[in-house]
Amino acid sequence: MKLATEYYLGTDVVAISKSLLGKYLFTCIDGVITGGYIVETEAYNGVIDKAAHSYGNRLTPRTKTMFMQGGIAYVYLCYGIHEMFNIVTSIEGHPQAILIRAVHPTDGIEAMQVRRNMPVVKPTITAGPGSVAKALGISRNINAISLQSDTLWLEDRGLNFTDEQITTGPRIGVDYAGEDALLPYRFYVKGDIYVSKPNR
DNA sequence: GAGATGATTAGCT
DNA sequence: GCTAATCATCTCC
Repeated sequence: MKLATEYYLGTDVVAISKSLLGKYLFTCIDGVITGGYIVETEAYNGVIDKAAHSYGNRLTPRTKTMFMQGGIAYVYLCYGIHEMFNIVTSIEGHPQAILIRAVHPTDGIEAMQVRRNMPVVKPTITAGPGSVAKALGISRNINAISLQSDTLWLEDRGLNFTDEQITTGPRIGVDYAGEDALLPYRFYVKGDIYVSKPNR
């Protein structure tokens, strides 16, 4: 059921980002399984993408995870508050990653409510990258973990979206990246209530 | 060792 | 719509 390692080794991170829509993402943290299917992603394309941490082959203790072989998690802290969960793709030495911006929850919703301190389920429970990580219990201590592990994995359950259901557009929150901020590297499922930003 | 800053969110106006 | 919250990481001394 888990997606094979080969799935993550492709070098076209943009194509993989699109194909991730409808794939199921699960975590098992503290013995509780939580997850759902992915409805929003963004591609970060290696050394030539000004919006990516790895732009210009920048290799630091933080970004070295992106340079590893695909099929692992890249988790980091942003704005001092929010953890972000990414999927690393491509072969070793090619720093590509896909930011998971929104998930449509299917399993362990009560556990997510506890983690999010949200007594009533609202779409914002897993809308936005910081929210997804918190709801699924993802933190920096699982940075670089394998997606074949029993803590964090993806599944293909046969859910697929057509091109008519998928919208492509520029990424969110990367205005500092100049012209690269305009690249159509964001993909989301049209009309899904768990998608974070503009949704039409 | 110090200073600047961000792949954001929630809450208030 | 606007802004505070909050700290690991990176960049220069």
